[in-house]
Amino acid sequence: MRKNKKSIEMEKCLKTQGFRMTLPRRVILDFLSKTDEHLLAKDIYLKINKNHPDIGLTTVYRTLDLLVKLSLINKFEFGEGQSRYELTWDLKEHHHHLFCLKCGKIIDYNDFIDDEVKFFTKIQKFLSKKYKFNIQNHEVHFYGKCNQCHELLH
Amino acid sequence: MRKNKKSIEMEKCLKTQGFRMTLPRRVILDFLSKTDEHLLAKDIYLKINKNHPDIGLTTVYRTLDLLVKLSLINKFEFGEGQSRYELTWDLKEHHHHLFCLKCGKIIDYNDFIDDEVKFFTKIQKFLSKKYKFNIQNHEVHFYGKCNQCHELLH
DNA sequence: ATGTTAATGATAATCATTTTCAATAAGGAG
DNA sequence: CTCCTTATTGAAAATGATTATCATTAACAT
Ligand SMILES: [Mn+2]
Ligand SMILES: [Mn+2]
Ligand SMILES: [Zn+2]
Ligand SMILES: [Zn+2]
Repeated sequence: MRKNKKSIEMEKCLKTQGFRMTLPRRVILDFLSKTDEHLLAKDIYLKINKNHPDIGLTTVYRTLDLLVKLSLINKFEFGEGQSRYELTWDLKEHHHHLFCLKCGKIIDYNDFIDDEVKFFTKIQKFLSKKYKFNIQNHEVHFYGKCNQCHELLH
Repeated sequence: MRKNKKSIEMEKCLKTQGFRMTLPRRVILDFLSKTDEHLLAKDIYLKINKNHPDIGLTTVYRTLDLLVKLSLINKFEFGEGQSRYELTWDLKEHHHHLFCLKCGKIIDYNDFIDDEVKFFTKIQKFLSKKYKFNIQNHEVHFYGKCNQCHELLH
């Protein structure tokens, strides 16, 4: 198992917060640090299972929960009835999602990011005050059909 | 069971699409038309169950699915592991949500609606073209702590 | 009033996620 | 390096929301 810069950073984060660095955690961190997909717990379990058949699905869930708590990964739902996880890059900035209702394809975007940041900063400030609401984060999802799926309907 | 204007409209929509107008559907439509909360299937089932103990949870789910398909109600998820439903008002315009991560309180807002509509129209147009994506709708969720829950942390 | 068939409700099945608990191993103390 | 404490793991069972089955019922067109 080779570790890259990102997974080493994440390991450090775990250790400094007092968590033990175990083999399953190392494997999961390493795997996550090398993909930019939005994966299901089961996806991660199956991929890892080839080289590490001893790591159980339960542990994958537990590790994902932990990483979410440490803000190292994000957890999303797109109405599929199961959660998807994605690395919280410091490389890849904050971004939003396009979700294809037909095939489940997910597109990240952060175009308009200047406009958008300005807009959301403004609106968050306004909403916080008006509704006395302490806003921690936001999600923007666009739903529709991707190129391929749209063409398929002749 | 007294019906109001909104539930009569919805009944008409069902009938014109060729669906039968049954007692359970009438009861569920009537109930939904009189609340502005974001309810779980179980919530609806339990409320209705007092006056109509013969209407089953299965039927509630089936009716909600149907109403979503007809765009009479919206289905949302806020990361709770279950879906919430809300009437699609023509009275209440398109709006977005604040969700309290502590107590689950949901706040609707449609302030900034002019700015926001303009902004989302623009961004949707851009994204559609750039990613060749046929956008049907969008959701914006702000997550954080409501007034009460924020104060509770001393 | 009658027949066709969509809709219902009780029950069982699914499926993602969580809990339990005995066995293991990380990492600090000596 | 060895020992000890206890966080972590994995197998299995439990949970909880949603869906599928299927025999029975009732909407509504004729
Ligand atoms: Mn993403
Ligand atoms: Mn709402
Ligand atoms: Zn697609
Ligand atoms: Zn709250």
